[in-house]
Amino acid sequence: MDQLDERQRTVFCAVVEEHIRAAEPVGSEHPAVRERLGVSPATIRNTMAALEEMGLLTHPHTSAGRIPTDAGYRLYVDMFQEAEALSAAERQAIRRRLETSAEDPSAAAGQAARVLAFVTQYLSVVASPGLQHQTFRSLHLVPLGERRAIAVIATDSGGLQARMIDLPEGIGPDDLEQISQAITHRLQGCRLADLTHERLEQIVGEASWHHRLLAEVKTWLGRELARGGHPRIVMEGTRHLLREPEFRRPDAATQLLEALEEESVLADAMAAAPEQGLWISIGAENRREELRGCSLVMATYRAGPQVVGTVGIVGPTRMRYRRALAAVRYVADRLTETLKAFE
Amino acid sequence: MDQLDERQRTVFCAVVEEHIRAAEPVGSEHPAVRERLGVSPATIRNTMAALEEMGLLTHPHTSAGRIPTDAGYRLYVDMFQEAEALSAAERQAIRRRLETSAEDPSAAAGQAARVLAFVTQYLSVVASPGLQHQTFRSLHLVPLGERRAIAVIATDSGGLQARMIDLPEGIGPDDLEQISQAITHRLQGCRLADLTHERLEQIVGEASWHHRLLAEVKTWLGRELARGGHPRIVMEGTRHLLREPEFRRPDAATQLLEALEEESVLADAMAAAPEQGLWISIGAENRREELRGCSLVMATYRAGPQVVGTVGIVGPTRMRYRRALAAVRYVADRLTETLKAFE
DNA sequence: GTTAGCACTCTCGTCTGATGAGTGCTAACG
DNA sequence: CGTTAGCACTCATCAGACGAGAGTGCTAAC
Repeated sequence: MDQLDERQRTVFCAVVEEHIRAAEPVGSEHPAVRERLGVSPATIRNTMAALEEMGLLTHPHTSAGRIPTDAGYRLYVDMFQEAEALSAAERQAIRRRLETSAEDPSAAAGQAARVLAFVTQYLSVVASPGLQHQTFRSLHLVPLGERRAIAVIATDSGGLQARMIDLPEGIGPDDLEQISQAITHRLQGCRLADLTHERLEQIVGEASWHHRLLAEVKTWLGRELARGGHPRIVMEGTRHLLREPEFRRPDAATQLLEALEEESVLADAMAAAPEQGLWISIGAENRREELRGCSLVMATYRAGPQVVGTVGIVGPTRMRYRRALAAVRYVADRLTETLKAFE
Repeated sequence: MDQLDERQRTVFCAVVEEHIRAAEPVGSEHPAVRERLGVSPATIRNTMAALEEMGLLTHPHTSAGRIPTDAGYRLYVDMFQEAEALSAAERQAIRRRLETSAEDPSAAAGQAARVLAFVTQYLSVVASPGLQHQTFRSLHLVPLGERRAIAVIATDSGGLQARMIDLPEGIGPDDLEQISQAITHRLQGCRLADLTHERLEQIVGEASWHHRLLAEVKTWLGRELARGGHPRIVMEGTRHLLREPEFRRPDAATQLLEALEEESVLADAMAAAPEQGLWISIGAENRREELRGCSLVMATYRAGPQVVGTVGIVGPTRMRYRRALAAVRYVADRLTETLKAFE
């Protein structure tokens, strides 16, 4: 869209930014637009008409100002990939909030969602694909009383999954130790996604240990993986959505919330994200119809080389994209940094 | 409030139930009211006026029907402690959803919230007080590579908390084993709430093991406890709130959501609950002003003899109390049953 | 190419009156 | 004396009218 001349660009940006700021159609007489150029409203009107012709702006009705179309926003974000800078205080708030994640990666998603909602004032979403995308590191069976044990799976990205299991009769601590080591040995380095039930059967089953116990561990692993299949999604900051003028109409809000609370919608939408870098989906660009009224800004985060999750925000198409970009990128980067410890 | 005579009772109940059903003021000519008595609207009007006198009903405006006051709802729920029965299908859905919790108590809260929101069609809340209210059972340090270990705390109610810790140089598996046993031995049976930082210092500190490691374990325990202090709250089903007519006014919804997303509000409100049994808080009865427009129905659940959490729902004061009671009680009971395994 | 002028369009807030639901009061009734 | 019919009254709600204001597009002059 470089076919915009100098003036068109200026007018276009002024309209987008003013509309993002004020949430209202921007007229040709609007100071924000006029200030940037030395020309009269009439001239601006001509330019606006041209921009509308190109499909970048539109009219809610005859006598209203212009608002950007989805295509307009798209052009805008493509023009301004360089994001707005976060203030030092904001950066610090984010870092502080995520520090604790280093100690407890399982809480990282929640923390990230919280701080992102706070900084952006939009609804934030963090999807952590659970075990699915992680690499098996070790299994430990720790005896706990006579007939019970704690089983812990550790993954390379610092993930831990603990649960209790019942023991068949006649299994001693030594047996547990032996089984732990054997399973650890056989599964180490295995991507958990590759551990189908059959595979598990094959790898583990060929040994002839105490069968009942093995069966129990096996079903657990299987179930844990099944659950890891659809990522756990944490949402935070629903309240911010309701404050946006575009969602003040009660059923607009209801519809959106219903969509968001159904996990598959967000999961779908986020599945379209590339593995690397920032990713923006504006209005009609969204796969799921329910999200056509909003925009998503997303980024993946990694533990070492492995992508382990997605952070992002959901807001109206009239979103403060530059700020959102900055915040999402910063949070994703810090998360990645934090999880480096477990590389 | 037994000073209600037969007719007053009938009219009162009819008004409450009809209003709960239809969400609109109930007039004296309303079939639902008239059907229950053989009398004319004029007579009902007199009765209604009397009930209004007593503070049980009120008028939105002169020419509107009657709606119950908070006091009216209170009387109503007190009269009908016997809850509506859940359908077999509903009971089964709840049981099924909670079965998996037996294997993974940490996911129990989430599951319970989900199923409760689904069954009641209100917003549901589950607060699991975390470690705070549980009893220490054992600590295990499992070596993981050279300089790292997994630390797992187990509690009597089946709770597990796992995290990774860095090891100081020169600590072998035997040391870890020894330290685990020593700490387990000293803290066993201790209510975690009683483990203040000083106490921890005192109990653990008197021994002369490897200091750096101990320090690490200690700060972890301390931090974990501090976090356990304010319970983790899971909310599910925000969408249901927006569907209620009383929250269709955009800022009513916004205000309520803002309150609910601030954890302290719910935590406060729930702190007023008794340890045992069902508990209902209607409108103005709520401690926190932000919740004056809604009602809560709550119940605690236990792991063995120990109360470990609260489940409940939030809805308009015009709530289907009898149904809500049944659902909340059933979920709490099933949760308690499920967690019995860890007694 | 730019701008002033102007007629035109359309939304929005306010006002109006009509409608209708539901009341409280009074007087008659069994 | 409790119950009921009748009736005047109140008040929210809704549709339609109206004016104000915002912003447009067009035209003609600069």
